[in-house]
Amino acid sequence: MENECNWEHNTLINELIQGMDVAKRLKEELRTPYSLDTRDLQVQMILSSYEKALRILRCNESTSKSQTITPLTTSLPESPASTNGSPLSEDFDGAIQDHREVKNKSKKRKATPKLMDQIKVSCESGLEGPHEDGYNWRKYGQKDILSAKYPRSYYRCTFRNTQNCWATKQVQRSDEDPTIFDITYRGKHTCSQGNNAIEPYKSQEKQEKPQSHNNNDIQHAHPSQESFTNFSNTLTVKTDNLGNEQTPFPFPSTSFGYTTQENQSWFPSGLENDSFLSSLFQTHLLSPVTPESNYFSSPTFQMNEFDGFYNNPRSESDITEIISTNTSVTNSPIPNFHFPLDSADIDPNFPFNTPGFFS
DNA sequence: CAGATTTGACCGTC
DNA sequence: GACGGTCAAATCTG
Repeated sequence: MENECNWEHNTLINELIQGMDVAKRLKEELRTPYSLDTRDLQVQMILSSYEKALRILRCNESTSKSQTITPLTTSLPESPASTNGSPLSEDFDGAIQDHREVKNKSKKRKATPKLMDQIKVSCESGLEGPHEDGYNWRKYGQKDILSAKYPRSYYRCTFRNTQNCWATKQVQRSDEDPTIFDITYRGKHTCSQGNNAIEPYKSQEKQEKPQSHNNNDIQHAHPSQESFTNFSNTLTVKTDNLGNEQTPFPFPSTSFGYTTQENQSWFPSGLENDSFLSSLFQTHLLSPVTPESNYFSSPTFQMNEFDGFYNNPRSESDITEIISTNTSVTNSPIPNFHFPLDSADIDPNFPFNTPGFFS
């Protein structure tokens, strides 16, 4: 433990020193007609160093936090299902049953849903709708909620009928901050998307208010690598007090490069300490800016404090995920380095610094 | 024309 | 009876 702290301390210092060194070099080179690529590379190295340093600090911070904050889930009794390793599947079966009853018995309201994930998605512009989450959703209702200023929208999986997928979500614009959308996910995807099947990317733009022709869009897409990239380029995810490797959390795990295995944070170990590679790979190799990625054109995926997200057992009705999507950084030239890429995709020895690699 | 969205009505829960 | 979730006909969109 102590060695670990020392290692982190040294790494922190090294990163700061490295960042400063590169900044100095860049300063010198700004006087010479260096190529823009070289300068970009150096800028990214600087940012990478600071990013690593900050991550270390954040890691320490979250570690201390986790010792003082009681996860919400611990306050609720743990259901027997949650102890057998598949709490959601069982609940979801119940949800399916409910829905099937609805199908047979018209408009019968299902029982209080058990499978829930709640996230917050913010769009700073205030015009853009909730973010692409990798699944195809079809809106089936909208309701004015008494206690809310804005109506709540109801979505269900597009493949509900074709693949018997009963995942649903509710989107509620926050009263306090209209740029924030509270999204509640219910049920687990049993469609091919939920099984992480890679399908040809097919962009579908849907609008909450189709007539408005503004950016109040909700984008839905198959969780392909491309959509993952676009999505990953824009999200800032902040999550506290979350756990359990089984979750209806909507992002298709494999295509996002993180897994929901136990004791695994958002940062795969392979790249945990090599955000620079991640950022470079993301920025230079994985940036197929597609037409539908207008909102997603910036390599700025950031996930903070996700440690423990999947590590704490959750009760079915007490899952709170806080995700903030900051679209204001769409044009930011500064890539964030948090986003994990599957370490298996990148050879650590890959010669990124090969002259002309980025040209 | 197929599929998605809108919206009023229906229904269960509290 | 109020509220919220869902249905389904009408409408819209590509």
